Amino acid sequence: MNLRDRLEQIESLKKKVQQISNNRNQKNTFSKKSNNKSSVSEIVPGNTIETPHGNCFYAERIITPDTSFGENSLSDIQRYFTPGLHLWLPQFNRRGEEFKLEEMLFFDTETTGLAGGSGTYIFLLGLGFFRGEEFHIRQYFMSDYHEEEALLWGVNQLFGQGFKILVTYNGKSYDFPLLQTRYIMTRQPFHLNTSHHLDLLFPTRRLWKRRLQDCTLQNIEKEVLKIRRNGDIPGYLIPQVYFRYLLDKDARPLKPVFAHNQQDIISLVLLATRIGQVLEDPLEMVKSALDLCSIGKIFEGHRDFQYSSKCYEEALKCDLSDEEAVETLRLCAFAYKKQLKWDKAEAAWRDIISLSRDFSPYPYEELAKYYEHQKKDYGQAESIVEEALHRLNRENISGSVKTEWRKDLDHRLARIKRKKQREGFSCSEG
DNA sequence: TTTCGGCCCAAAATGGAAGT
DNA sequence: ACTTCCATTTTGGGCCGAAA
Repeated sequence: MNLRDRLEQIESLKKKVQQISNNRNQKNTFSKKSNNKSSVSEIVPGNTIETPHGNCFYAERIITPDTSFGENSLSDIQRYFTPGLHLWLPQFNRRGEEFKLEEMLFFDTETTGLAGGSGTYIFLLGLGFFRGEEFHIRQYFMSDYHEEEALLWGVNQLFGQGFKILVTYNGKSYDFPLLQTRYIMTRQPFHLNTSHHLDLLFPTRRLWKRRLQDCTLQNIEKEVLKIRRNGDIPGYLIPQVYFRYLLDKDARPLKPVFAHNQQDIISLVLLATRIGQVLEDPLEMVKSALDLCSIGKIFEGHRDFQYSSKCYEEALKCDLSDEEAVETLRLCAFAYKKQLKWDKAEAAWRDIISLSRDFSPYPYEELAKYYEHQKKDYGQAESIVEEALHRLNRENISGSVKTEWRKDLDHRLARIKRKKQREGFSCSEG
């Protein structure tokens, strides 16, 4: 989109907002409550602090950590966060670092758009942190563009308090770079000095993407954390609500925006807890076969093939469709092969052959490699490749793939036959 | 001893998805 | 729309055993 298009878009947005505002005013002339406008401090409890750049308002909510949300309470994080954390932050264990709960900072913003770059402002900056027996949610709010410097100055006071881990959802790509940009644009120092940034989006994807089609925080809340939002405002409406506030200064429609941001922060805590829980004891905690496969893959990435094969075995105990079972067996066989557990791998490959609806050369090739290179049983290698070729010829497979597969299998068969023949010679000679 | 083919792992390219 | 990061796929190099 070029600059002209963009300016036109902004112009038309302005008109729309003006229209909405006019409609409201018209309606309000018929209503007695008409001119009741609320300021932000009236709709959410909080404080105003003085800064060198003017006043800065923040809302504050304090929750006792044993308040429960869905299946967990905030204090559960103490027990579950640390184990399994090294899987995402490898430095954690290597350095032997231990983190205190109070050194974690949960962070989420509401902004004037998704575009990023220097034109997007953070108008609501929510932070969650533990202090003694309390969990604080503090939301810094900017009620007009000129208050940005004050907001950033105020937030810096909190940032300077020695937090070590920043916890976000997609914050690595969105919130954090945006925040940095705002400090640059206002020429202020940036006092947040967390040595680690844990972006929960990525562990979340790896753990649940197989089972859930999308990993938006909302969907994860619903499907994993089992929490329901009441009267939540969808994210895409948030900038519009703020733009209207800038014009009419009625803070009441912002109330759900503050609530949305609070809930996001609470969800960060709960999600970090849940991630810790499922990684600590997947075999007990996790009942879904797809999720167990996901966890197996995570341990595979850390070269723990013994544990990953345990996850896959557990998954195979679940009620699976043939296709799902084949996929799981495939993963499982790979883990066995890595452990040199050839007997188990062989059994898994054979199970794949008997369960598969459609032909795939994969299990045959694996078996052939095993017979040729491990067992040195060329006769068995030969017959498995011949079986594959036989099935390939019978089944209905599109041309280009079929010829590709046949080429590979023929090549393999020819080599095995050569080896077998030579072996025969040396036997008869010896 | 050298060369070649097969296998596996690591680095590099590609694609997709999340935030308001 | 925009950016960034990670996962997946593809490509290339090294290692090993077999053959000359």
